[in-house]
Amino acid sequence: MIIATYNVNSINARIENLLDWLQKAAPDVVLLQEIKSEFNAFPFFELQAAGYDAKILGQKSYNGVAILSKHKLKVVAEGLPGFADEQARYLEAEVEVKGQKWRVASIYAPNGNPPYNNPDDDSRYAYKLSWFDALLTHAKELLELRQPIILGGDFNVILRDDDVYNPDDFRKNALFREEVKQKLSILQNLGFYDAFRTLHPTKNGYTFWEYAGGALQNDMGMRIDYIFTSPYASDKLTACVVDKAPRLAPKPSDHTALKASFRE
DNA sequence: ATGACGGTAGCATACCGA
Repeated sequence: MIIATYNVNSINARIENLLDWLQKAAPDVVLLQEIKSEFNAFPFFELQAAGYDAKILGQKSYNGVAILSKHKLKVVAEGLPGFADEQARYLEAEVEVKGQKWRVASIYAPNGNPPYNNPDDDSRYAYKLSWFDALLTHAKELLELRQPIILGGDFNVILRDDDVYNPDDFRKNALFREEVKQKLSILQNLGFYDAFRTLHPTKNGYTFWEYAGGALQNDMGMRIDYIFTSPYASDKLTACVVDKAPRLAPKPSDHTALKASFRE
């Protein structure tokens, strides 16, 4: 079974790119971020025709997360439990595959950098930290389910120096500050594996390249999309790879897809 | 320090992104 995560940067702008990739990669479950769509504008019909049921937590213009599945899918949480959030950043569902129930969450963590026109405004950074605190609280509760759990998505965190092309330029960036890296360290200390890094201790795993400045051609990217696996899921993990195909295809998102394979 | 580029809202330009 393949579970993938992909920040599509607008599902309606990306629908052809997405459908092409779904056909080639044939993932069983896809966690989508930045769909930038409300329910009424979401392309349910096209995805259904491609074999995927879709559940979404939509929002106009910004954010928005979705889960696609070839298997039976049931939403269990819209938004992080216990955290009042106006922004659509968390959707959790239960997927049943060959009698095994999996918990999967599509996660779009806040960016946290200040707006360009107000560089001293730290409110977005504070929001990011509190958002992660709520995620950690919930992750701890999820472990009590003793089920395979997948927390996947765009975490907007660069974990290590070799996860970005020019680490020294990012020391003060909200994606790379020690406090946010620590949030993901805590998640890992709870027992969630960074699937890609666990299987590839030193490999380049960039998942994002800016549109501008030839970033993709020069491989000036960063690893900010992750699949975290709970112990019961880690036991079944067999592979985790960055799939660059959708980033290389026409009209790409600035992110690419990350795929993990599991024994069923 | 800024903008490179791209998406959305909505119709000119502002905001967001990482």
